Amino acid sequence: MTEAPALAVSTVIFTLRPDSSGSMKLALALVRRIRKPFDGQWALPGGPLAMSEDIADAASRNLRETTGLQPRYLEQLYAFGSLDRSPGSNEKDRVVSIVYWALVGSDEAAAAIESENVSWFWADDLEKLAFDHNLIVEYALWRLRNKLEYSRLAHGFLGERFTLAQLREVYEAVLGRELDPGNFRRMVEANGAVVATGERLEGTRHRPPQLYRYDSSIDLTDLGPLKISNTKQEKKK
Amino acid sequence: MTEAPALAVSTVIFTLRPDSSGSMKLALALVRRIRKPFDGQWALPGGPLAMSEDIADAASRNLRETTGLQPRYLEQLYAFGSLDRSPGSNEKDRVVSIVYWALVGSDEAAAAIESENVSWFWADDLEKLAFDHNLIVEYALWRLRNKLEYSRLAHGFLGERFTLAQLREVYEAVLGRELDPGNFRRMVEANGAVVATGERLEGTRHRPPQLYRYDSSIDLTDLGPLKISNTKQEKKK
DNA sequence: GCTCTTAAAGTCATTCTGACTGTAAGATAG
DNA sequence: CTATCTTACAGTCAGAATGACTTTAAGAGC
Repeated sequence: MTEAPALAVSTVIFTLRPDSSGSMKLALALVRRIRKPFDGQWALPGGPLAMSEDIADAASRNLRETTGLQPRYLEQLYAFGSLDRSPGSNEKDRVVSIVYWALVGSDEAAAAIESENVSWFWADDLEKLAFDHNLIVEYALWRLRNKLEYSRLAHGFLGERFTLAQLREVYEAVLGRELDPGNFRRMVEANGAVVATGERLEGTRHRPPQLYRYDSSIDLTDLGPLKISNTKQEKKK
Repeated sequence: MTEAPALAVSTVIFTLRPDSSGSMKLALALVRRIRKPFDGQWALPGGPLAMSEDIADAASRNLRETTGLQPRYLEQLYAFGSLDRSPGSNEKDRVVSIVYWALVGSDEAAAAIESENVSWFWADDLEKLAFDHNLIVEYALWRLRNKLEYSRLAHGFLGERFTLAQLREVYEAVLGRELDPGNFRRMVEANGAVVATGERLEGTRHRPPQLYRYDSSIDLTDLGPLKISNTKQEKKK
């Protein structure tokens, strides 16, 4: 058998974290490279695909290994394989990366591993990353923002029960703009994916809001025919 | 270096062809397998990725090699890599396939290579294909139908100049349902991607329709941040 | 001339969307 | 205990978008 490009799996791990003023902002997990090329620069977590490991499992594993967390949502993004991904490296080092993107709950993310070499970064204000990882992140952001509007992705950031204000906060953080509370409520109620639990969130300094949850009978993640094969990974939990 | 899964590139090649009654239907190109596994069954064209070949170039090449044609549109679909893609084969044979989907003009498709082992099949009525290729085709179809609505994909099936009726025929063939001519016209005109040329199509047995073309200043293919890297391949033409 | 066919323009009711107003239900300050 | 603050939640209104349909235009063929 002749030489072939190496195969790696990387993951763009998104979460929501409160910024200094307390409002939620979109963040992603990066690891510092400790070898050439791009030694010392920040990069997406990833590694080679093992011979008998499913691709999504590999993504899930490298998410767990870097952050210690389980993804709430995981989807394949794109396979990057340009010849010039690692400039200056020699042709024999060519790597094709299959990139996944994942969502982790903002409550859990607070408990994630952080160290000298693993850290969260604001998604909208990134330095120059290793390889073509800036382009990859940009594309992942674009997909996240697009999909948010026609699926129930926001669930990936939230707990089981949440108020509409919290749900709206997720949308605002991801889309990067404010939404009208009234119109947002109307949109969510018309969509039907979210149902009231009857409980209310107490302890606020104002009228107590209704708690909602996602209707588990609907699982509109909009993967089309891949829905079945992708939910296989769910069973393992 | 340890053993790694092999990397292959396959392509779902779509075109529109007139059926027995003369109306356009969506078709795709398949090749017959001449080795195990699945010897004799039909499959998507594809092959291994060479060490120094760009992935999109490989897809483009295997499109050319099977049909003799150039793609009008080419986009990455998904990387398929389940462990059970080739049941009965041994673990050492594991292959991860990066699949592209392509559109070729219906005029050109008529001149494509066809043989005992290469042929067009109606997209909505496929027999059992080799490997997981039925799932792949299903997903490609789903993506094609979704993207058609918010981009100018239909251009991939048409010549430079076309009537709105021809454009509508493309939409009807891909979506599999009839569209109201008046509302379709309004939608297309509002969208603005298409402009009248001033010429008319003569020789019909009725009022001669206006000829339109796509506005080349707008290239809404909706790849987000990947637009730039993907149009690189355009330059080569 | 008459008829057939499709092009192209226009109508109408319904739904969707964004901006906005009004009332409800708590907490807190005085 | 009342006034005020804040957010929840309900409702209004105008304009845009959408689907179903009607009308008129411009050819060909008879």
